[in-house]
Amino acid sequence: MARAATTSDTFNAIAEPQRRDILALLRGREWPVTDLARELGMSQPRASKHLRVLREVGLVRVREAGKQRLYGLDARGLRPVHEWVGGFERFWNESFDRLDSYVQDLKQERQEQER
Amino acid sequence: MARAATTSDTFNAIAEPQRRDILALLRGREWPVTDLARELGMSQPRASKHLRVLREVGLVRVREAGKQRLYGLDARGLRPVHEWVGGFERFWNESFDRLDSYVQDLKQERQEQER
DNA sequence: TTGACGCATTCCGTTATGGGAATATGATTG
DNA sequence: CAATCATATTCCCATAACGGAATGCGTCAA
Repeated sequence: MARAATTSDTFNAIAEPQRRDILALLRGREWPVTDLARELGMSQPRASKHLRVLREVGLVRVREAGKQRLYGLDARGLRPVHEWVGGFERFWNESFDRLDSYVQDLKQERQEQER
Repeated sequence: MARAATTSDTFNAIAEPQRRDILALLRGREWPVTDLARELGMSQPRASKHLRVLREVGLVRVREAGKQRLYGLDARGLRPVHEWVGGFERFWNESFDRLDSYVQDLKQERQEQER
């Protein structure tokens, strides 16, 4: 056995910065591949490949329009992600007592080292 | 040039299912590595490696406790993720007129093929 | 000091992934 | 039909990433 099956899921799809850029762009309207690639400064094959990943996890949809293919956003797959991350909301809002004291300890150590 | 520098960021850190499991576990309390590994059914080196990634992006913190190292959650780094994904909220709540009709088209095509 | 324990790291093998260049494919136009 | 445009795919390379096994290292107890 070797690597875990990254089974390209939604989390994986949005882990790549350029794919996040694509999704953000598609919030505005549908885009044909070439235009999208130019707008984001990437080659056409590159755009197509990223779009494929996004399509496979269902975050974008395609619509044929003559010889163009218009890509549009389908954000529904992001909802579970939002919910999963949201499950930590009360933790980043917490006072983090132990964390605060931990950070204080670090600072103090550093100061002592600097002496 | 080859692969883009996945510069292990938070998105990447949570793209790995086992790391998400770890984070979820740490919501409860701090855990020493061995216990955490056993609880999640992974080997100790594996747990250590995942914990390292999480540590490097700042999602967990460590505290020395005798010969143990207690890992705890620091969820603050998840906030930007939550916000980024949240930027799509109105889209997954949308009626998706065009999307709906698109899905209808697909269904119809399929039915026609089945005939 | 010697073991034993807890954890991190290293080494190695395998697979996934992103990128480029070239090419295939499908549709439109002349 | 030929040429062209828009897009997808393939081939190949380099590297990142995960896993296992073995090992290093610090701490504590006897």
